Parts: sequence; C-alpha cells; structure tokens
Amino acid sequence: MPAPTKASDAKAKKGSTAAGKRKAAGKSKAAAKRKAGNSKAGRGSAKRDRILDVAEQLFAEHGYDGVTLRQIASGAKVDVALASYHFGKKLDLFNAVFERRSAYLNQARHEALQKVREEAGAAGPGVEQIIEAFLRPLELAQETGDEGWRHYLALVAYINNSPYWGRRMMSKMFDNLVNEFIDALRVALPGASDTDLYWCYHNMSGALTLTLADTGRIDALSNGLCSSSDFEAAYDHMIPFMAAGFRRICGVDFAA
Amino acid sequence: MPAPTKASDAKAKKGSTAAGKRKAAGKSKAAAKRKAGNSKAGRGSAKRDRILDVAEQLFAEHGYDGVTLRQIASGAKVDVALASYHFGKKLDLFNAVFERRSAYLNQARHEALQKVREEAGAAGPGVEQIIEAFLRPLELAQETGDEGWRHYLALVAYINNSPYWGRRMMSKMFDNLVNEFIDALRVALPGASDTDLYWCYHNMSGALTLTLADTGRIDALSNGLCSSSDFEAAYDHMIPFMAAGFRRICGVDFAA
DNA sequence: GCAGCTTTTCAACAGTTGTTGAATTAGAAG
DNA sequence: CTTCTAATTCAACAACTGTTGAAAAGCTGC
Repeated sequence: MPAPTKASDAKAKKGSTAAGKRKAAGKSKAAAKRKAGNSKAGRGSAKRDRILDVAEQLFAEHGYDGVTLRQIASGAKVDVALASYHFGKKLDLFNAVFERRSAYLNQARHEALQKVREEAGAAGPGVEQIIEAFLRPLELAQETGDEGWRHYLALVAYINNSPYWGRRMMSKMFDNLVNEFIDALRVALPGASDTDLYWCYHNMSGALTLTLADTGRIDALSNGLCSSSDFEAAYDHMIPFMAAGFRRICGVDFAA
Repeated sequence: MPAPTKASDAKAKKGSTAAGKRKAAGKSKAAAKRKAGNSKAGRGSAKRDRILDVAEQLFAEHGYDGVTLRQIASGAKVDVALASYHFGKKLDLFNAVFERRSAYLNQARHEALQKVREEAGAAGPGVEQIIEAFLRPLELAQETGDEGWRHYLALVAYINNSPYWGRRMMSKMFDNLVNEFIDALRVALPGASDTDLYWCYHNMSGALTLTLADTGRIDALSNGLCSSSDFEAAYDHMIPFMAAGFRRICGVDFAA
C-alpha cells in the first residue's frame, strides 16, 4: 500500500480544521464517530457521507473542474464550508472520493481471481475465467443496489481516460491488481510476449472504461437496442469478445 | 449533413463581434482572408488559428471546464478578448475546435472504407479490412506531422468518454460514418444480430477512445515496453484483436 | 495620406470560485 | 448545570472567470 497523499502537507496552517487535525492525529474524528453510534451524533457523519456521495456523482459527470464546492454542498444540503472542514482542499475531497471505495473494489476483484484460480486445477484458469473475474465484480453496483457504485465507476472511467488525472491517480491505485491479472493471463497464454499482453490489456481496459463511463452513446447509436447502463449485457459480450482477441494476438489456441 | 449548431442563436445582441457577424453573413471574414493571401494580412488569420490550436491542446488535456480563456489566449500570445471576438462564447470556441477537423477526418475514413469496398469483390470486404479502414486514417497525425491532429483526437476521446459532452456532440458528428462501418460489418458477418454488432462496436470504440486519449498509462504499466503515443503499434494490435472479437460474438467464421 | 474596413488590444464589469476565521449549535462528560 | 469538543453555519476575502464596450492598430483601395 502506498503512503497517503502528501498533497497540501506543508500548509495546514493552524490545524483548526478537521482535515488539518486528521493529518496530525490520524483518524481521531472518524474513530470517535464510529463509537458514538448513530442516533443523533451519527447525523454529523451522515452529512460527511452525503458530501462524498454528491461529489462522487458530480465529479463523475462533469469532471474535477466542472464541479464547484457550492454545487456539491447544495446537493448535499450542507453549507459550503463543511466540505472544507471535513476534507480540506477541493483536491483532497476529490482524492477522498476516489479512495473511499477503492480498497473494497480491489479486494472484491482480487478475491474473484483467487476463486477461479482455486477452482481451476494446476493448469490454472482459462482466459475467459480470468477476464470474467476481472469484470464481473464491477456489477456490484447492481448487486448492492447502491447507486453510488455506478457513479464511482464512472468516475474511475473519467480518471482513466484523462491524460491529466490518469497519470497521477491510476497507477498507485490499480497497478497491483492489474498486474495480478496480467500475470494470470501470461500463464493462460503461454508463449505470449509481454508487449502483446499489454496491448491486449489496453484494448480490454479501453472497452471497459467506455462501459463504465455510461455515456448513453450506444443507446443512441443502436436506437435503444442496447443500453449503456446494462453492465450485465456489456460483460456478457465483452468476456468472449476479449478472450478471442487475447487468443488471436497472444498465440496459438491451447486448451480450448 | 446536420444543420449547424444553434447554440447561442437568439443572443447575438448587436452583431458587433466577428462571431456575431458570421452567424448573419456566413463566412464573410474567412473568405476575405483566404483571398488576401498571407504576406502580412494573413497574420490576422494566423492568430485565429493559433487560438484554435492552443484551445485544442488544452481542452484535450484538461477538459472544457479545466481551461480558461486566459490560458488559451496566453498560450496563443494573444489578448483574451480576441477569442471572444473570433468565436463568441467559450462554448462556441469549443464547438469550433471540435468541428474544425471533423469534416476532413470523416471524409478520410469514408474514402478508406470506399477503397476496401472497391478492392473487394462482390462479396464485400472482410472484417479485418473494414476495421483497418476504420482505424488507419487516424494515423494522419503521424503522417502529416501536424501535432494538432494528435491533440484533436485526444479531444474526441475526451468528448466520447464524457457522459455530459458525449451525448450532445458525438452523435451529430460521427453517427453517419459509424453507421456506414456497421453496415459493412453486417454484410461481412452474415447472421449477426444488431444487438451483438452494436456491442462489438462499443468494445472497439472504447479501446480506440483510450488509445486516442493518449494517457501514457500503458507506458507506466508496461514499464516502457509499450508507448501510448505509438498509434501504429496500437492499431497493429487492435485490428486482429477486434476482428477476432467480432467473429467470436457475431457468428461463425465464414471466409477466413 | 485619408477613409473604411477588419483585427487586436485595453480596461473594466458583475458574478463566481476556493478558502478561511469567527460565531453558533449539538452532544458527551464531569 | 457546566465544560469541553466536534460539527456546522455565517460572513467575508481576494483571486479569478467569461464577457463586452470603447479605443487603438493594421491593412486595402483610393
């Protein structure tokens, strides 16, 4: 795990805000909050979460610069200053949104890969199984019924496709997991060159990114035949599609 | 061809700006400029073009809201007011940047498709040939040596992946061309359902979008083994990859 | 060199932005 | 009830935003 972000460290003038205090005292507030329960003390934390929820949705739709703190506060029915109090700078809020769900998501995908690894014998899982483990956990938006997941994944798509944000935020957050999957694919596709493997992953990542962005373009293009928010249909088509692509590029078909 | 954008039609208060005049008088300025040559009168048009060039690059990297008119003017070594004079509102400048190269690009890709259609017999071109015609013209950035093309394509990627802009700008600009290619693919893949065809196109479009975005992510992920700005390598891998995916989803392999 | 344009700059505007210090509220602990 | 602390709001700031009207500069045709 990488160290927490150093953004705006040297500032923290007087440590009067919660964000400032957190840098110094770890998770003092959050811990106290969890202990306090939820009867009426919990509403404070509820406002904090509402800020994250609204920021998540707005950042995903309009990008970092397309959203103002006042829009977020307004959506969360909260004063503007509260966002600064809880998270510090706008950039820190952005990072907080991005990091909030990343650990859970990474673990879900990691476990999915572990599962197909265990189910497969010594030969290891096939290409389809690996790709399925890579994609299916992303349906947790539909499974959990939490709309926030849909917004979060759209935010990841925004970041991954952005030259500016992609470079700074994707690697430290997802490289470990991605390399796990590429390692598995290297085993499933013996003889494949790393160059070919990475280009194939690039293709899959791009298709996935556009899916997660949920732009509604395929809806318009297909006259409503397809729906960009139907992740299940998307993955149903993506898994065999990508598997065939990997096999075509990365060598001969062993073990159908 | 769709009608020109109606954005900010009803405004145009007094028509004192060039942008206002253009709405009324068509391309009065531009036409006069082309006639005037380039010795010294051409420098006026040169500033206009520089604004478009810088806007193109900055919009592609930071998005619409991530760029200010002053940044654009500064990059073009021009006063802020000049952008408004030439293009009107910021949104009109954004549209002008997006539309500047679209006709040329669409025709290049259309002709590439026509060419493989003529070269193929009555059976029509194969999947690989169609996809190649779809992708290769996008290398014109390298061919022409005009860096602007690279920025423009990154801008298209930004727009295509954006829930907000994608819906408004992609369809009217690219649907005609895309449907041409899908029609060709429908012939090359007899028996394929439209649903499958559109999902396959969605996959290809996503991979292409991430390629055009040129985020440098694959460079970091592969430790420099692959370069995201190497479009030729990207298409070399994409064409067979996508062709295999289309065939896997859209039915049996006829005519290898 | 002067009149008539187009192009370009200057200067300023009203509105919005992120941020912060002080004041207010609420809940817990004593 | 009092005290303490965390959560929340209020009010205000300086900086920046897109936009525009007026002035200046450039160029063309006379």
